[in-house]
Amino acid sequence: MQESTSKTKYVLLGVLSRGPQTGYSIKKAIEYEYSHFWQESFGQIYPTLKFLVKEGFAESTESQDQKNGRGQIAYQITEAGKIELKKWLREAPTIEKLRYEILLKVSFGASCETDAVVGHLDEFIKRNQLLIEEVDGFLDYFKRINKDEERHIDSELTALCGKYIYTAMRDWAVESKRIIEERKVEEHETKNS
Amino acid sequence: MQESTSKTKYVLLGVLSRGPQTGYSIKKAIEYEYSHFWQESFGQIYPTLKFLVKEGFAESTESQDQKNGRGQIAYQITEAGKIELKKWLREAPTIEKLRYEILLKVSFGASCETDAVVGHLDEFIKRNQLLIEEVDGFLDYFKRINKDEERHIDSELTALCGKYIYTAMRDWAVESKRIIEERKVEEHETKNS
DNA sequence: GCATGCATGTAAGAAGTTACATGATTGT
DNA sequence: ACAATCATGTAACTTCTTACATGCATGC
Repeated sequence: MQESTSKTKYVLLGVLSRGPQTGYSIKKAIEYEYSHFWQESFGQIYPTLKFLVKEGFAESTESQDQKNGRGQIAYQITEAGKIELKKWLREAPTIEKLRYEILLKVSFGASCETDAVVGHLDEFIKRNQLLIEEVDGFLDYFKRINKDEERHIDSELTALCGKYIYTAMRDWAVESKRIIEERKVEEHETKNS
Repeated sequence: MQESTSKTKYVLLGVLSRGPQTGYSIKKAIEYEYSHFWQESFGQIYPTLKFLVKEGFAESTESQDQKNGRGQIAYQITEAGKIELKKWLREAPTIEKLRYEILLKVSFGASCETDAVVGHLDEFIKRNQLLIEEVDGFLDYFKRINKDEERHIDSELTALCGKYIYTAMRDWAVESKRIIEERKVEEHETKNS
């Protein structure tokens, strides 16, 4: 894990930098705040937490005294952990490798019925529309609480990213659908002329 | 590979559905047309091509007689391969799991200097701007040739996807930068009052 | 009594990247 | 002479997901 390219380590440090958490609550936090743009599984989280302790980037406190279920292990970031996180934050982010399966299906669409592709696009548009509305709800909420309490900038920026990306995907799908249906008409006209 | 979730198999079938190709030229084709939204390495391509032949989805033709380098192996899709591809195209695409590292860095930005984060955003804006211009070039080209030859709809849709996504990312970064710098000023004012 | 949520963890495997080996041809 | 391009392939490795095991508490 020394020279790995995995970011799990830094994501955990980032979440822990806001306050102590258990492995379980870290998972929930990532799901809640980042799920659309980042994901981590327990299979990654628990071993990485142990690694962080081993390297001195975090400390663990076991406690059996709570009401719910078995004993839990709370982790908190150390000074060394904060330095390690800061070091990573200063480095230029790597260029992301995106994979849009729907783009492939639309692109290879000539090999199946137009209706199937259009159906996928319709579903895609619907899904992105829902996500946009969901994110708008968040953004409204942030706008309201920002007046009183301190701003939750990190969550706001994540939600904003969602808004832009989902809108882009929706609009792309709408225009793609238009282009595909336009071609269908063109082909029909060619046949009948 | 029977019940795998890997899409490599279908991507290769999709590319082969347009005409016979060698493993090498398939790689080039994917790089050229999809690189921003899909990628495959030789380590995936060559074994999968052999698998496709084994399953009867493709046929291979070896030839030693060409000028360049060692003998090459041309693959072409079979009827069974076309059916397999069509079957996949009809299925609903899986929901993509996106990972934006820059979002994490921006989100955890409170743990390092504001300038570092702003610098990342500036780089990101610049890069997306260049990509938008690149994609615009493609789209112009398509617009021109569409009048004469038959439309290259698949490439057009991919380029369009690029245009929307890169624009969204650029605009998100611009607004994020604004929000971050706004907060910096707010904090300054709080200190001085 | 049973599902769900809280909570930690491991093992197996799938998926994907990187580095390497080989080798001919073409252009500088 | 050397770098680049064409061309095929494998092995090692990293990364990540999935499935499983365990077990208490709470609500239906």
